[in-house]
Parts: sequence; C-alpha cells; structure tokens
Amino acid sequence: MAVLSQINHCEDGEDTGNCFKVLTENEMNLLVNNRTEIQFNKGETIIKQGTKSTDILYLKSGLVKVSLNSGESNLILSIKTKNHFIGLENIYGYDYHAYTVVAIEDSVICFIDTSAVRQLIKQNNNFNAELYRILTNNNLLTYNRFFSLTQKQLHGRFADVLLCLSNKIFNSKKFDLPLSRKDLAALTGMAPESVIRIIKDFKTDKIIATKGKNIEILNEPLLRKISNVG
Amino acid sequence: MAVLSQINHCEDGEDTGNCFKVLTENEMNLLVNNRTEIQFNKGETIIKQGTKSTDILYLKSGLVKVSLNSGESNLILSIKTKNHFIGLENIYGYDYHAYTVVAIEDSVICFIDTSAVRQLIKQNNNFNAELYRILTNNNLLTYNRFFSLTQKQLHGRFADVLLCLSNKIFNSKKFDLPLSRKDLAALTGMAPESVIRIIKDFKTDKIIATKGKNIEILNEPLLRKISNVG
DNA sequence: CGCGAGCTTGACGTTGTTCAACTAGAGTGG
DNA sequence: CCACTCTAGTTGAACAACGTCAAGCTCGCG
Repeated sequence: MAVLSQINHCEDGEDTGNCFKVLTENEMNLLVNNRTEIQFNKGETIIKQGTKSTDILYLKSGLVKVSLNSGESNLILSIKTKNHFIGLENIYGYDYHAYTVVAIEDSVICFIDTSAVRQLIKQNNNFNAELYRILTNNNLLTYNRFFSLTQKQLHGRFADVLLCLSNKIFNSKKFDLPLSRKDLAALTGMAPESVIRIIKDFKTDKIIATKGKNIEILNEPLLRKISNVG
Repeated sequence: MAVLSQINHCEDGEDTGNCFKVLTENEMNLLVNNRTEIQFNKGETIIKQGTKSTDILYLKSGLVKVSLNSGESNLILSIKTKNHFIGLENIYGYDYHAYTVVAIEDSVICFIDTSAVRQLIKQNNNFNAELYRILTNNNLLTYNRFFSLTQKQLHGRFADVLLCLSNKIFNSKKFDLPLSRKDLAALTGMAPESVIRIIKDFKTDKIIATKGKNIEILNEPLLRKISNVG
C-alpha cells in the first residue's frame, strides 16, 4: 500500500487559508455581505441530503460529519474541521445537496450565497485556482478513503481513521473522540460491534490507550504498519 | 437506497461536449497547438500511478480504466469513455498522477499542456464553469460508487456496475464486455471467483444472458431492485 | 434511585475469500 | 494440422472475516 501514502488520508487543517488571502478588501466584503453566520449545536443537522442548495458552506469553527444515507445504510464521507468548505460540488451544475451534514461539536457555519462565490471565481483567478486546489485535493482524499474502505480489512481501516484523527483533525496523539461507536462504524464501513472489538484488540496490543472518550496513540509506527498491510 | 439514485452511478456519455462549444476559434487553437495526440493499443498503460504530471488528458476515442494500485490490491475507480477528461485533479496543486490509466480498447488520447488549460480557465469563464461542472459531477459519481462498494453486498454492487455499463458506457441492453473477470472484480471490489458466481446467479434468474464476451440485460427492473436493496 | 441510551460481550450465522483442481480457448512451433 | 503451452475462466470445498442477535453492563440524568 506504500504508493498511496503519498496522499494523505485526511485533509490538512488549514488548507483553505490561502483562498482568502488572495482576495482584495472589496472582494472580501462581497463575501462578508453575502453570507449568513449560523450557530449549530452538537447533534444538529446542518444540511439534509436531497434538499435544494443555494449556498456554499464554510465551517468557521467546530466539527461536522458529512455522510450519505439511504435506508438503514449510513456512510460518513468525511469529517470536516474549521476553515473548510462544504458543498463545493454545488458551485456550478448540480444544485441539490448530495449529502447530509451534522455537527458533531458546536459549530459556526457561514452560508455563502453561491452567486457571490461565482462572482469571485470570475473576477479573481487566484481565488479560482485555490478553489480548484481545494476541490481536487478533496477528490484525491476521497479516492484514498475509497481505497481504504474497499481494499483493507477492518484493522487496516480503523488504523487509517485513527491516524487521520490524530494527525489531521486533532493534531495530537491524545484527543477526545467526539464520535460514537456508531459514527466510527459509519466512518469505517463496519458494524459498531466490530469497532468495539478492534479498539479492544488495539488496547491489548498496547497500540492505543483509552479512558472514557479520550484516546491516546501509543504506538504509531505499528499503527502505520497495520494501515499499510491492510 | 432510493435517494442516492438521483445521482447516476456513472458518467453521461458526452458530458464534456459543452466545454469546447464555449471556446472561441482562437481559444480552440490554443488547445490544439498545445496538445499531442497519441494512439494506444488495448492493454497499454497510458498513465502510471506516481509519475509526474504535466498534462491534462482527453480521451478522444476508445475506452480506458482508471485504477488505484497498491501491492496486490487493485481498485478501478472509473471507466472513461470518449470525450472525457482524465487527470483534471492536476490542473492546480498536486502534480503527480494519483492513479494508473490503462486502455481497455484501442484509444486515442490528447495530452494537453496544463498551462494551456490554465490559460483558458483564466480567460474564458464559461469554459471554467464547465470544468467545475465536470469536476464536481465526477465527485458526486465517486461518492455514489463509494457508497455502492462499501454499503451493498456483492449482488447489489454487480447490479450497479451492469446498469452503469448498459446505460452510460454502451447505451444498449446488449454489449460486448471489454473487461476480464479480474477487471470486473477490481471494479466491484470483490474476488474474481465471486464475479463468476454472481454472473451465474443472474443467468439462472434470467436477469442477464451471456454469449462469449457479449452480455444482454433481460430484466432491468429486477436489476434495479437488486441495486436498490443492496 | 431508577431509567434509558450507548457500550460491551459472547455465541452464532452468513457472506465472501482462498485454494486447488479442472476446463476452454487462443496463440505457437513442429 | 496437430500437440503444446499459457492464460483466462470455472467449479467446489474449506475457511476466515465479519455481521447479527441477544443479553448484560455502564453511566449520565432526571
């Protein structure tokens, strides 16, 4: 699995930083004047799959999960941290929300009018380029997760998610997990009971330690190895 | 699984048509002068995962498979028909090929210089918008396949692929399959033996008929039902 | 103190993979 | 024109991985 690790499994924390830096003051105002800022509490649904879309979302603070739902099935496509866009798929073309977005921590979301974003794309090519960068980077991450969930066994998949949470979402070996076992299951494409068993395996092998909602990665090299062998 | 079927599992045959219509003659020439057209035979590798990228590819004719490889694992991300771009992820940002592309039929590929595409993005916003449309549509298709391969059982997955091949790639209920059992396995995330068994099941249930490389879909409604229940 | 949701555990069943043997067909050289 | 080989396809049996089910547990909260 070595080659794929060139691409990170998760997003970098601040990868939208540049896209606002390239805006002039006027352009920044255009954004600010065409956005609504809304506070969501943990557990609240921000976007419901299938609803009509007129806005691009920007996560100012907090943490959300992006998921596909159908019947009993539930797949978490990604976890988005602050300073990331959601719904970039709707800039041109498809104008329905393809996925559901739910806050997993208290979050502040900017709803930006799509036409304002289009205007900036039109008039500022650096901004445009940054959006491409974000969008295509997101593509590559999706491919990588796609590969993980379809080609690796449970332990490999769970190792991937742990590494992602540690290195990309929380930037620490020790963090409080805001996800339920069911969420972890939806994130790794397995049954919640399997999540529990794998956590137990990792604990008996001293790869991780847990205390309540807190998780600490003790043996990252081994975790990487498990990720690589699948 | 009903909601997801709003999005097609595969690409429409001609979804890049508009993006060239919006170009002026000068702009079209810019593309033409900055492209190299190369013929590939069936089985030849067009792009190797991990190599450096300086071009955007456009499939003028033929059929290719786009896949991720790592160790023994092999996942086909998509099948691309003529008039589709490949490697749009490389427009800005990441400049390595994230995936391998192999011709599954004799194909003609245009290698377009990335800087030429960037130039057109800069100067023609309609072209830019069309590229967004293609890129984000491709995203949604990937999500859909992601869901299929992670949430559905073998029969559901295979039904998805058959429907895609019939409705989007070949536009016919009857077509010659240019894919080996191994390819079909890589496309559906299962073992080649499982592919064989499912084809057999579908044949005994009169859902499909096969003769050599030829496949005919006899009972599409049932196939859709199998796709929906997973 | 008791209730309920989420978590945990073990036993069990199913799904899908692996392995090994076999077959069919396509290309090759005598 | 016929062995010969090589690869792709096929089959069945054994096995492993994973999900399902049911029961019990924990902990926060009213």
